Formats: sequence, structure tokens, C-alpha cells
Amino acid sequence: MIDARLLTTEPDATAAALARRGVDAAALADLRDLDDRRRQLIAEVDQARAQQGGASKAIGQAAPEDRGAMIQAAQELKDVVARREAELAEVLDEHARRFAAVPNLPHPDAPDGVEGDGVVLRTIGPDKPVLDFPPRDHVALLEDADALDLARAGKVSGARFAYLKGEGALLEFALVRYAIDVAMRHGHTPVIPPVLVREEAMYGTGFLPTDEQQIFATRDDDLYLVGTSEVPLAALHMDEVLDPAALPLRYAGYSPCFRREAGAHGKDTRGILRVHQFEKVELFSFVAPEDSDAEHERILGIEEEIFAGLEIHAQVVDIPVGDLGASAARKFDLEAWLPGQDAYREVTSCSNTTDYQARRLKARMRVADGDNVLVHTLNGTALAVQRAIIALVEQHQRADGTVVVPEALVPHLGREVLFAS
RNA sequence: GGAGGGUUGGCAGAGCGGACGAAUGCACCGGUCUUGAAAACCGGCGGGCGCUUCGCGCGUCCCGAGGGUUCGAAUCCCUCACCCUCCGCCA
Repeated sequence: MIDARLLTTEPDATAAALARRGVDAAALADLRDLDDRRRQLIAEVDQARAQQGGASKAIGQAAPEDRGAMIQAAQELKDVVARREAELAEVLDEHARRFAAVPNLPHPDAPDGVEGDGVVLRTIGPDKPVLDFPPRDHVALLEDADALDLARAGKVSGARFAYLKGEGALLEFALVRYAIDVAMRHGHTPVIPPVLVREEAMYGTGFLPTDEQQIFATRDDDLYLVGTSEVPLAALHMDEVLDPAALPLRYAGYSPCFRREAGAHGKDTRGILRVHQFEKVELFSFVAPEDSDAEHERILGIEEEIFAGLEIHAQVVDIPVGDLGASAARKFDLEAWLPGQDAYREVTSCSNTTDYQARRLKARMRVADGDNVLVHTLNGTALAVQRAIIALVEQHQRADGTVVVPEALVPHLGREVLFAS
């Protein structure tokens, strides 16, 4: 949620910033009026309550024989309060609903454009691999090695599910431990979070109500399966006032992620690029507002280190404003080259959500003199297991179907070549 | 799953229809004292929202959450969440 106050204090700058994301000025003017109305009603309710409270208090202090008439008068004041409160409740409801739909203010440095207009900042890792044989995609490589079973997963769970087996399973453990080690070296505390969360956590992180169709819900328990550990990590400090000395708070969560992928029918149907359940190591930081740009670069740096360390060729993309999620002010993706697809595909994504997510979560920071302020939150993929596996096996494959294990992963995997037997 | 007990300020803990945002202790911050420190003493010490001559300030709401009763609720009633104890089950 954006700061409603901005519509009054900085109407032009706010409108200009949001215009880049396609929010029109007239809609913002309506929102500003709604916010004005809210504040006015709050003042009226407060005043009515002050009157009624004073009257009640006087009754307690009055002699018993004087109370009858006073009680009657107070009863009428009570009705006034109730009417004003009902009006306010209605306005608050509309306010919450309509403001929830306003996306975050884009970062001034985020490029213009829509999906596909991303700016490639640089490439990382080795040069784009040139294979002197027809490359096979991850499905062929993994299934031939009995490291992946999609057919039986279809039988058991349906489309977009997978069994990782044998060296496929070992690859996950090794990649996760490798990524966690890098994250820890950069000060992120490893966390295994709950993956079933309450509605408040989904709402606070902005996945509800916006992405409702993407979320798996349980039938009997009012709990939701998280689509990323960003949710439980962000919600960790929900409703807290943090000690500035304790900031930044940095986490690396490892968890399965569940996504319904509604609306993605027919898209990326082959293999494990887009599945309903995958595992991911996610970086998450709570920082003081003035530190969030630097933290964003830092998180991006960790992602680059992880992929470069796996000797995976990838490009860093500055995502245009038209392709940002509602809560992001700026976003960088890492896109790894996939020989099996002859294309760069997203393997990580890191976002600076500034105070947008913190406002809903009520994650604040104590300020020595003055009012407490909202912290900034940032999230980024350290390593999405399935997509990392795809990039790794496709880029490091050899003509005989074996895969060379990058040096950094050897200690974690316990072998230098995969799929050799 | 069954039975019982709880949830009050950073922590401990009183209050159980009217003067209670809430005693007291500890912790913390400032001051006095001291060569310095400790002790002692004095003072301060939550959050949200709104107003504000932005200067201290003023108003309102918050005693797990939501709803109800009442002129008036931390206190009474209902629903929910969480915690603890015992039994059952279980990795």
C-alpha cells in the first residue's frame, strides 16, 4: 500500500510516478478525495466520542438521584456516535479496498516499458556456451539418467509435478547447501519457515487479494500454501517496532513453493521450468529506508555470485515499470541461458518493495526523536532449485549426456560428473 | 481428538462495571551524589489514528483478535486465535 498522504502532500509527483505504471490522474484525485473524507470523518467521530465519554464520566460522579436524566441524555449521544461510526466504517472499507489496488511508486531509475522491454545491464559467469553437438534439454538429460520422473508424477499428482530422483535429488541438496553457504557468508540467517500461513500473512505481503487465483488454499483450516518463503519471512516481523540497532535483519529461507499457475495453461508445459511445487532459497531483508537501494544492489550481488560460482552464463535485467509486481519499486532478474530452449529464461528475481509491503505488515523502526517509521523490505531469489538444475545441466552437458559439475558444487555434491553410470 | 487453566505496558504482575492507559517491582533512559563506578534518591519511560499557531501540545482508540450488553467494559456475554497442564495419537 502506498502512503495515502502523498496524494495530498505531493499530488503532482505522485501522479507522475504512478502514470508511468498506467494509473491515471483522475483516479488518484478520487482517491485523494476519499482520503480527505476519511480524515474528516475521523475528526467527527473523535469529537462525538469525546462528548459521549464526558457525559458518561459525569454520571459516575453524580449523586444517584441525579443520574436518571443524565443517563437519558447520554443515550442520545450514544446514537450520534453510532451513526458517525457507521459512516466512517463504510469509508474505511472503501479506502482499504481502493488503496490496496494502487501499485507501489516506481523507482526513478527503473526503466520505462512493458514486459520484454527489460534493460540488460551485463552478463555474468562464463561466456555464452557454444556446444559442438545438438544440445539436449533438461528433460532429456535428467530422464535418461533416471534423475527425473514426470510421467509418474502426472499419475500421482497431475501435470506440472515432478519426482526428482537419485542424482536429481542429490543435486537439490547440494545446490541448496551451496546457496545457503553463500547467503550466510553475506550475513543472512538460514531459516526454514512455515509454508502454511494465515490470511493475514498473505494479505500483509500483498499476495492477497491480488494473486488469489495463484494460491493454493486448504479446505478445512483457513490456511494458505505459500508461493514463496518471502511470505513467512516478511510476516516474521509483522506488527513489530524494530530496534534500529538490530537492522538490517537478513534472512535466507529455504522452503517448497506452491503455485497454481492459473492462466499459464499451455505455457512452459515441458519439464520442470514451471511447476506447481518447487523449492527455493529466498533472501529477505528488513532495512532502514535510506539503506534500501544499497541493499537491493547487495542482494543482486549475492545472486550473481551464486550463479557465477556455478559457472552459469546469465544476464542481469533491469525490469521495466510495466512489468513490475504491484509491490515492487524496482526489480532485477537474472536470466540464464538455456541451450535446450535457445533462450534466456528467468532464474532469479529481486525486488525492492520500499515501504509498500511494510505498510501493510506494520513493520516499523523505532526513531529516537519523532515518529516511528516504516522499514523497507527487499526480497530476492538466492536459488530456485528446479530452474537452477535446468540451467546447470543444460549448460554443462557433454555430448555423451553426462554433465560436468562446477567446481564450487563438487564438495556439496560429492562428485565431479553427473549421470556417468 | 478429550478435559481443565491461562493471554494486562520490554519483562514480571495487580486490577474483575464508574475517577484505569491501567498499581507495584525489574529492566531501560536522564539527573543528583561520587575521583570514577555501584548503591541510594529524584524524574522519565507503549502503540495507532486525527488535529496542530508543528512548540511543548490537544483529542480519540488500543488490557490476545473480532463482535455484543451498558449512559459507562481490562472487568459481564458470544465467537475465534494462541499458550500451558493432563489423557489419547504421532515423526
